[in-house]
Amino acid sequence: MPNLDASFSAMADPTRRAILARLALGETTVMELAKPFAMTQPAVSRHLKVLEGAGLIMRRIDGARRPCRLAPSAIVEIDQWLDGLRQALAKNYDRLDEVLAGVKTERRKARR
Amino acid sequence: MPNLDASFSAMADPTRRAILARLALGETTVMELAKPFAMTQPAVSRHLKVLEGAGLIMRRIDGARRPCRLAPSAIVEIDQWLDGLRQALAKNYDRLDEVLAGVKTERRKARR
DNA sequence: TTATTATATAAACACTTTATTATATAACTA
DNA sequence: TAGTTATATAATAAAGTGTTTATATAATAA
Repeated sequence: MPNLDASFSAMADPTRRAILARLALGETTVMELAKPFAMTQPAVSRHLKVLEGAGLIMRRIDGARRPCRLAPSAIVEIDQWLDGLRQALAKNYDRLDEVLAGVKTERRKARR
Repeated sequence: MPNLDASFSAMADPTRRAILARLALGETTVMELAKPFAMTQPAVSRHLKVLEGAGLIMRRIDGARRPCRLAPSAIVEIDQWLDGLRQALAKNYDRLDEVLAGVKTERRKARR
């Protein structure tokens, strides 16, 4: 489990999530990513560095441009980690059903 | 999209992920959650507050204890948000396949 | 070559987060 | 009732984050 810290905290920032959402539409450059935000280009470059460090995006070199696109690895890791919680929640629901069933039985007993 | 900020940044801390992993085994008290950590009880209480604020855990009252358990809502939200990225990645893979297929075709053309 | 474009890096600063110690409160126990 | 246990809150210090401005570098255009 390499960088769950990095992946989750990269996702914790709304600007970075917006960048990821934009990249979900396809590869694009830093300047184009920066456009929608009320923020300077260096700020966006830093966010991209965070996303790259977390393994959420990759960059290639195209002349003076560094087009970015989504990378799968970090998302796969996050998914895998969340699986444990999902399963636990599913089990807890089952147990809750059991408890509710038990309560009914108890009531019936008490009423008898 | 209510508190993705809160959910993701709650998950970004390794202590908090360890607490969630412990809670995946079942409900437990603050003191028992605190035991495995080289950290004071108030520090753990604060982490629990963060997790509760993010909707990742719930607490009930049992005398002087406040047993905690996993809550489903935040995890569902995170999952839903990640779905967009998962789908985009799947599409990108498809496109990559197309590109690779295209390259082969090009080569064949060029060689012709 | 010079000017411009695309991007990165560094210094500085405000703001937030995480931890600690000290203390408060409510619930048990003797 | 007094002492102990379980937990929360407040003040505070240390570390981390996000932003800006200023500047650097490499690629492109004129």
